[in-house]
Amino acid sequence: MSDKTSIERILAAVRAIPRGQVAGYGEVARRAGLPGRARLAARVLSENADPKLPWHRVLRSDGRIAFPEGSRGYREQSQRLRAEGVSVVKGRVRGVKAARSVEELIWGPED
DNA sequence: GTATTGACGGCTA
DNA sequence: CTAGCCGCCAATA
Repeated sequence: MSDKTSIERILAAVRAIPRGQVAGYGEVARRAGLPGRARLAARVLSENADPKLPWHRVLRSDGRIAFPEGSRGYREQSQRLRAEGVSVVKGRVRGVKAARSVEELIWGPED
């Protein structure tokens, strides 16, 4: 079993995502100090039961919803995102694509 | 012990 | 734009 600290870090990284903002699984894992653990982040979210956790702000690096179109989670996530002012079309987020790196999230896609 | 799977990611064609 | 391929880690069969 993975150390709970890793789980905690991932959850913390997810909670750190500002409202109306999104991030990729790999990005979350990276911020949690666990580079390359994108799948772990996904697993954590799949197992999480915290209603206070903004899991809906986590998508794929492509800015796409991780669930298949038409799925329960798919609708749930897209709806929640829209509720935050995020434009979601065909399971894809428009405008607020997931930042590839923390620098890009802070400084923006400049340079 | 190996094989398979998954809320992944990046590169190449 | 999509499709294919490979690398990645952890859980499960």
